[in-house]
Amino acid sequence: MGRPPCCDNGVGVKKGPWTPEEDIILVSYIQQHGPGNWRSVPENTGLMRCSKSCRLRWTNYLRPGIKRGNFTPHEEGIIIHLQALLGNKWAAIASYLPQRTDNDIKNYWNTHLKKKVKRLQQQQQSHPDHHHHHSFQTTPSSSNAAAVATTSPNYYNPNNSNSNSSNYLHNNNHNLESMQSMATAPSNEATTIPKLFQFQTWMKPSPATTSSAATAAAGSCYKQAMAMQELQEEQEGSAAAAAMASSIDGVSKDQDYHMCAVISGDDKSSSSEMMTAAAMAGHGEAATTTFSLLENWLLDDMPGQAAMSAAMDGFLEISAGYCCADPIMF
DNA sequence: AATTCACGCAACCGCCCAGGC
DNA sequence: TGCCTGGGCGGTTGCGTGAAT
Repeated sequence: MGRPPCCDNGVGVKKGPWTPEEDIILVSYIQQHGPGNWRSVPENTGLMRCSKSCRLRWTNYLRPGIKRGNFTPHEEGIIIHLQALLGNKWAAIASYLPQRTDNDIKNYWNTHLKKKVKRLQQQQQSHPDHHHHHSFQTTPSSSNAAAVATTSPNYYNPNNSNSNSSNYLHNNNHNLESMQSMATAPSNEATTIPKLFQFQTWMKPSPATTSSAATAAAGSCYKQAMAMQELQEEQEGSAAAAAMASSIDGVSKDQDYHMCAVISGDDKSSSSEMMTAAAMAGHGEAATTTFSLLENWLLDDMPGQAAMSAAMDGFLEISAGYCCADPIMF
């Protein structure tokens, strides 16, 4: 007989989708205390959630470094390779794709890739001569995996674990590639909480980055993001977008990327990303102001663009003043 | 326009493992 | 050494949404 679920004895434990208010509470708490000791989270926050639910909400949705939205063909290939190699070890597979959660990968496999692989296998059987023309193989050998490891060091480096997302966030070599994929992705991709944590990373003390410089960089980067988006809309060409991305000056490229990643979100993405910004801002009056903006955005159901714009205006003002905020270590 | 169906994703469940006592 | 507990993982479910009829 197994151990009862952790929430069995909980009276009035809430289930179902998380509300923005709950997200705010959870992120605020983790911002102060760090992840871990999940047992204490519901006790100390008053959340009517079981500890496991809090942990899952954090790891699958709220934690920094998560990329959401469509998977790139590159990511698909990696997942297919690794699934063939490792089986359904989603956590292990996720460790090679630090931006993706195991849950996301698992869902994507179950809903997309499994069918795709099956279809390709059927095609392979019916047209054995053509199988090697596919962009990825369905039964890779370890040497295939090694080949991917050689050609895609950013994703396929076994040392690149997602156990510490800040490691990933500080892996600046990855940024250009990420930016390129961002530029070529649909507009609803990659517009999530993680950006705001990237923003927080971007806000780390830098001798070259003053408050006004940060604001200026924000403006300039916003233009770049918009230009890139326009370019993409006009041409739908990854090469052009990649060229645009690579045209950004080298010295500030990484910082610009983080900034762009935050600013260029053009949809009403997850409410929790704004909430996370509030948690990140977490400094007295500024935090209160941010929370106020975010609460409006979260709760009043404003039109996405206008609300995002208003919230971002406030957030940028605040962040400019707190660009040397203490880094939060997760 | 209303209903049905299929799909995607967030969240839950149950089991396992590791560490502390 | 064995038990207890917290945390992690993989499988599964259920709801929301858009497409099809």
